[in-house]
Amino acid sequence: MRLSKAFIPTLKEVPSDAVIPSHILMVRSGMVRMLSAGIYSFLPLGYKVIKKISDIIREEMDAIGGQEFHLPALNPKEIWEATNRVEAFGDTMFHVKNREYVLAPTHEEIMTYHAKGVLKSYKDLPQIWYQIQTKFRNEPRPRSGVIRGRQFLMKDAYSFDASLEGLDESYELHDKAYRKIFDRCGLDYFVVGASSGAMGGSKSEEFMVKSEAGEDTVAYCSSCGFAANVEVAPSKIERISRQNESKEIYEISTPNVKSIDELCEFLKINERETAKSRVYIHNGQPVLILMSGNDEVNETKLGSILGGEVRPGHQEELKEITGADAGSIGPIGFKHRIIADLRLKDGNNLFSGANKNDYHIGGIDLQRDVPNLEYADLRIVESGENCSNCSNTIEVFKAIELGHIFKLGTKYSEGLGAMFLDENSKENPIIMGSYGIGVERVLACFIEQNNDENGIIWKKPLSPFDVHLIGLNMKKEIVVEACESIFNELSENKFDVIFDDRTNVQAGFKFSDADLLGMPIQIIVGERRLKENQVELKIRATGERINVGINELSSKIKELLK
RNA sequence: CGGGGCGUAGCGUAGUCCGGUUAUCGCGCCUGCUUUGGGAGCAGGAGGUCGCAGGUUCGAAUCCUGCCGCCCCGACCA
Repeated sequence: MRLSKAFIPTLKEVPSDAVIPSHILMVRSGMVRMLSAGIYSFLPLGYKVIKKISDIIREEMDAIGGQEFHLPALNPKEIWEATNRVEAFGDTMFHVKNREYVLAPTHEEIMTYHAKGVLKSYKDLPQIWYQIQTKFRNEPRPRSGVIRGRQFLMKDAYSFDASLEGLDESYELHDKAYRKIFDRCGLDYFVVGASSGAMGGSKSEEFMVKSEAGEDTVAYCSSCGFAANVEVAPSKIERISRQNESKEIYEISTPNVKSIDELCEFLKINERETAKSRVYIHNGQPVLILMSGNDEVNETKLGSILGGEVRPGHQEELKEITGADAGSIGPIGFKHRIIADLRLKDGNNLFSGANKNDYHIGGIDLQRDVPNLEYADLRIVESGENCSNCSNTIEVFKAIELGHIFKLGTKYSEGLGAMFLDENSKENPIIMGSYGIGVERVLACFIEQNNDENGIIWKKPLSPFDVHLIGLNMKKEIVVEACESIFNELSENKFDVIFDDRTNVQAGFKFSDADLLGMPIQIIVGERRLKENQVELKIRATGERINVGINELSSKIKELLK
């Protein structure tokens, strides 16, 4: 491809509405343009990468026996009502105004519809069906460029099995295929396992990539691979130490001391000597939660321990319940249920609020002074503490979900009546699995992980071109001739070359564009080197420059692109 | 949906508080000449419903009302 004829509108300046690196670079490199919030057009360069990702996905899906479908995005609403998902999706589903159609946000229903009455016998199973197509979701807040859009490309696959064992096998196949796909794409990812509970099946795994732009926060241990959403990640932190002697309880005047930090400063004590109080309302009843120092309450953990409805108490409620405002609340004299985080287990000589504004209490012994105290793991896990699985250090960071595999069970087959006959002529609902990959997210995540201040840094598998050929001064006959012959030779050797043959652009401009577009190898053709029958190779990733004789170019490039 | 910010040429922006010549600047674009290994120089030129609608005023990018769009934080997220 000649750059002089290509539609690759690069931008020198950062577009005002892009914030994260992948979004900025995708726009600057001319891969995408926004049409409306969360709706992007893929320009030729961007679409080229999308096709490469899709091809990798296709190859790996086909390798596990997947069969590709092409399904309508426009669906009769009726089908979605059969599984009650029009209501479940609510405003997230796009509705067509002048006919009873919806725009498909995913395709469980449609695949199941096609399975119904056709996959009739256990002999017809298993099946793996997939598609790579556009989905529509009316996201309330699209963000981060292509990462959360109202219209996006998704590979979704569905497995159909006759038994739970069969489902396990299909699931394992996808698990392996997904690892191959993300490995081949060159992504640094990790897998978060979770038990999805309700739906008959149990297991589910999310394939994630660390990123500041992520919408989930996860705890990850690089030494054992343990990963969990921070909402459920167990805390295995060392308990505070119990001192030999418990002091008596005593009240301290602490004017204007509210936060734990202020308390520590005021009393010249360590944060581990304090117990922070948080009041929650559980099914209408107050519950006091005690945390060590500044540890944060994990409300998801709290919710699953308590069950029912849990919310933080309002300011006015706190005063009414405890007699004090937030900042002066404590366990001594609190008349309702109290649960302390495990880190505080059996602690003594602790400081906490006195349930009287501007007063704290010291010398608290949880064993002695707080009868009926319950303990639970309630902390939000923090970076640097021990992994609950292997005791090495855990890291907490934000991450983007790239793919999700899970065992669906029979929800959709039952809803739509997709039944098969087993060996005993007994009718059963087909057991399904569902497996998704956000195709644009693969692209965005790759760029998030592979860029520098100058632009994108492609690796061979996803790179839109293998080589960026730069003719420095295209008004010099010698440069033009050399470039043309290199371009031809590389093309004949099946390298995909983008050739900057522009005559009206300065050298510096070409270099910057090449770095921005980020092909793995740049071939720089200038008069200087040509006189010695050489050209310069620049490795985008390292910035390394190598002078190579023109006759050994192809073999050198072959070697570098391995 | 709550909070914050923004909307001026293809892109990035000044001007808006405090209304007043022909709406600022840079990049990009067009023409010519020069230049050619890290985003060139000179000269000339094209390009605008100042988001939209209504209002106030002799006069509105600027003030008022309503609407639309975009970004960020939060809520939400199969």
